[in-house]
Amino acid sequence: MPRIKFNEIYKDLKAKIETMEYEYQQMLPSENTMVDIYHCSRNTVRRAIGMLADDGYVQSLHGKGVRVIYQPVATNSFLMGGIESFQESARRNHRETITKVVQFDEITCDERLSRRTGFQPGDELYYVRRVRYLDGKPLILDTNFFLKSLVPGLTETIAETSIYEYIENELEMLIVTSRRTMTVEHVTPADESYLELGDYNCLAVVTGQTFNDDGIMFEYTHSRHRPDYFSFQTTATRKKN
Amino acid sequence: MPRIKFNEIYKDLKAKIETMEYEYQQMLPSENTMVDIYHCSRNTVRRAIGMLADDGYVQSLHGKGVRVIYQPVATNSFLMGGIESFQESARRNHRETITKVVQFDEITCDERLSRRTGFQPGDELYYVRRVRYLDGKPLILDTNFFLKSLVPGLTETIAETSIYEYIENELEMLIVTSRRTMTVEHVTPADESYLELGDYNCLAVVTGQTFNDDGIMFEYTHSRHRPDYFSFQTTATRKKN
DNA sequence: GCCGATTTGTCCGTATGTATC
DNA sequence: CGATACATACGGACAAATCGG
Repeated sequence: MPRIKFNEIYKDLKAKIETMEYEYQQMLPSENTMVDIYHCSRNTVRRAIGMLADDGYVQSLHGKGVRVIYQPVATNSFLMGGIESFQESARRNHRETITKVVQFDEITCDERLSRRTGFQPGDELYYVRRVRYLDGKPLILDTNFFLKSLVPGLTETIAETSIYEYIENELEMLIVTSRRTMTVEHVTPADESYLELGDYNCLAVVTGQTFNDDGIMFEYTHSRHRPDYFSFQTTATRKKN
Repeated sequence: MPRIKFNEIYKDLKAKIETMEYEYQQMLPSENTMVDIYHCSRNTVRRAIGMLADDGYVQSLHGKGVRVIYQPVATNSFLMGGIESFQESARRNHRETITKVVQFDEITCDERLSRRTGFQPGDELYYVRRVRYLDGKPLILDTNFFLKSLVPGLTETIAETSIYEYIENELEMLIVTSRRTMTVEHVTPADESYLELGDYNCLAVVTGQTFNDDGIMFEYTHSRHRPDYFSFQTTATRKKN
C-alpha cells in the first residue's frame, strides 16, 4: 500500500511544475479537486502544497487558489544550497569530480575549537582537509571535523571517495539537519597553494554543522570556494507574526 | 478566541529554547504532554514543532521524542538570511542606519532585463540605487527594480527611508516569498566609489525576487555587500526521498 | 527475545472560519 | 447572497520506532 502519500503527491506536483505542465503564474487545481485526483484527504493534499511552498514553487492565496511562482533559473556556475553534498551536486550536473586528501589527523577538541564548532571540549575528532576538483579544476578547499565516536573507522581512502556515502551506506546513519553560514573572506596562503584563484583575493566561505537522525551533531564543515564557481540558493517565506 | 493557536505555541516554545529553559540536546515534553499543556489537539502541537524543525531549532526522533539542537551563534558581523530587510536587521541589532539614494529612474523592461530579473518585457519599473550605511560606514550598494503597477507612488524620499515599510504599511501589501541567490563577484568601479572596500577586490552579491501575497513578483533586488560585514545564514532539512 | 507502554509518523473525516468571486 | 477556495483546529485510527521489564 502506498503509505507516504503526501510525498508522492509532492513529487508529482513538483515534476509537473518543472516540466511546465503547470506554468508560471498558473493556478493549481483546487485542493478539493486534488482530493479526487489523488484519492486522499484534504490534509494530505495541503501537506504536499505546503512543501512546495517551502521550496518557493507555489504560493497559496486565501480564497483564490494556489499559484505557481516557480521559474527555472539559468546558472552556469556550481550550485550549492539545501543539504546536498559536493558529489551529489556534481552528479546532478553530470560533471566529473576528483577529491585529494591533503591532511588527515585525529585530534581532541579544545576550548577554542569548541567555541568555533559547537563540539564539546574533550571530544575525539577526525580532522580532514581535502581539495575538490570539478572537471579538473580545483574549486573547493574543504575542512571537516567528524565526531570519531559516530563516524568510526574513517580512513584517508574513504575521505578520497565520499565520506557522506560511507556514513549513509556503511554506517547507516541518516543526515538530517544542516545549519550553514556564508561569508566572504580574504585569501590565505593555503588557499593560494591549493586553488587556482587568478586575481581574486577573496573567496566564499561556507561553514556549518550537520546533525544525524539522533539529533547529534557529528560534523563541522568549513568550505572555501573559488568565487567564479560558487552560487548559493535559498528561498524564504514570511512567518505569521 | 485565540485562533492561530499553533503560532502561539510555536512562539512560546521558541522563546523557551532561546532562553535555555529547554537546553541544547534536551528533549521537549512529549506531544501528548503538550496537548495537555496548551489545551489543543496533537495536530496543532505537531505543526508548531514542525516550524521549529524548519528553523533548525529542534529535531524529531521517531519513537523517542523531540530534541533541541539550537545553539546561539556568536557573530559580530551583519546578519542576513530569511526575508528580513536591511532596516529590520539593523533595528534588531540596535544599530543606526542611513540610506542615500544615488539613482532613481522609471524604466521599461526589455528582453535582456527580463531574462535577468524575471519581469516581463514591457513591464513599467522603478529603478532605484541606494547606498546603505550602518553606523556611518557604507556597507551595501543596493539596486532595486519595482513593478510600478504594484508599488505606485514610490518617490526618492520614500526610498531614503524604507520602501518595505511603505509597501507594507501604506499600500497594505504583504511580502510573502523571497528567492535569493548568493555569489561572490569582482569589484566594479561603481562599488569602489560608493563603498569603502579597503583591499578587497571582491564582494558578496545577493540577488533575489520578492513576491507579494497575490503571488506576483513585484521586486527584483541586487545587493552588493562589503565582505567584512556580511554573513548569510540558512538551515536545511533533508527531504524524504 | 518478547511484550506492552510510550512516542512520533501518516492519514482520514469533519467542523468552522474567512477571503474571494 | 451563495458558492467556492483556502486556513485553522479537532479527534480518532493505525503504523512504526523505541524502551523498559
